[in-house]
Amino acid sequence: MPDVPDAELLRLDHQVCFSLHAASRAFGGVYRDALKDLGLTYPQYLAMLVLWEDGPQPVKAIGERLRLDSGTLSPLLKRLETAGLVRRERSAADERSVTVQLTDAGSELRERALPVPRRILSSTGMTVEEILTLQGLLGRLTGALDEAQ
Amino acid sequence: MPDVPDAELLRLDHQVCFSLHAASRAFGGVYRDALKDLGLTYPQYLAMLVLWEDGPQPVKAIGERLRLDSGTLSPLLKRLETAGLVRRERSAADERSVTVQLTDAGSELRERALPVPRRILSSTGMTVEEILTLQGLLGRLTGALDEAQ
DNA sequence: CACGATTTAGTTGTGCACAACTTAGTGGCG
DNA sequence: CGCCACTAAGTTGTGCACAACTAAATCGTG
Repeated sequence: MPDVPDAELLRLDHQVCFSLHAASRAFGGVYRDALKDLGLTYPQYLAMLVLWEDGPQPVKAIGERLRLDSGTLSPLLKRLETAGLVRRERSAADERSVTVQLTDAGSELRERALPVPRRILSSTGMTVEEILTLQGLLGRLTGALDEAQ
Repeated sequence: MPDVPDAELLRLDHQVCFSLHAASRAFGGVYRDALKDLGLTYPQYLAMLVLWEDGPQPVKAIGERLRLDSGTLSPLLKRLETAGLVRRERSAADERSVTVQLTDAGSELRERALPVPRRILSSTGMTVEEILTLQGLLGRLTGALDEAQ
């Protein structure tokens, strides 16, 4: 991008950063609908996915998986606890750490979540190849951006 | 995606929706840094891009460009007004409408924003082709998702 | 012309994201 | 042992996103 004038880049930037921003929010909207029955928000669903997949783990580990800090996770997990989906308890081994684990209701919710992804994927109108291409690009993008910080 | 079991899809879903969510937030982080000097947040920068490009326009038009509703834009634009970057005034022709226009300070800020996109693009570590591929995929994705609502 | 439907902004309430900070616990090192 | 750096989680404050609602102006149709 050597000899493109700044003003032109400003316009392109508009397109690119806006595309990502808009896509992320559009995705959020579709998930909002799909998850309404489950009583979960999109970020809460992400946290549940991690717990369904990897079982009980400290807040710290969930934060690393989801790239979220305690300022976001603490209240989110507290809401999941209030909803009866998870239990949070201080680790005996390390009292700084709080282990998050699913309740029975939380485990059972997975059954009802199983049809969600298929519904979302069909909403995207994309082929599997496109999804994988997109995912690859996004992964590299996130890596590079985190690196650049 | 016909004969893939639901449980597998749940895992893939984890990857895809998380990728987008994470990329969007990583992008936000890089912009946060780049825009700190300008005193703008990322969404405020998007609004300024629209105003720099298209000039004075009603809140409604900005919302359509950015896919944002008045609940988000009204306070955001009020903050830009407090910062002295825009003026908001009721349209004489249609009193329901509020026209947003740049102040001198708002127009002048564009000069300082010119180097931002180049900095961001270099942070992405992507080629122009990849950026355009990504943008194309994201555009189609957003269109399909909005359609599906 | 009148009145009901629609349109445009704005407000309120909930939840997420993140910076900056606090609190409590852990572990190393002199 | 005692002190200090570090770590995990939580708290506070600001701003964004969006649903649901309100207020006011406009438009269309009888």
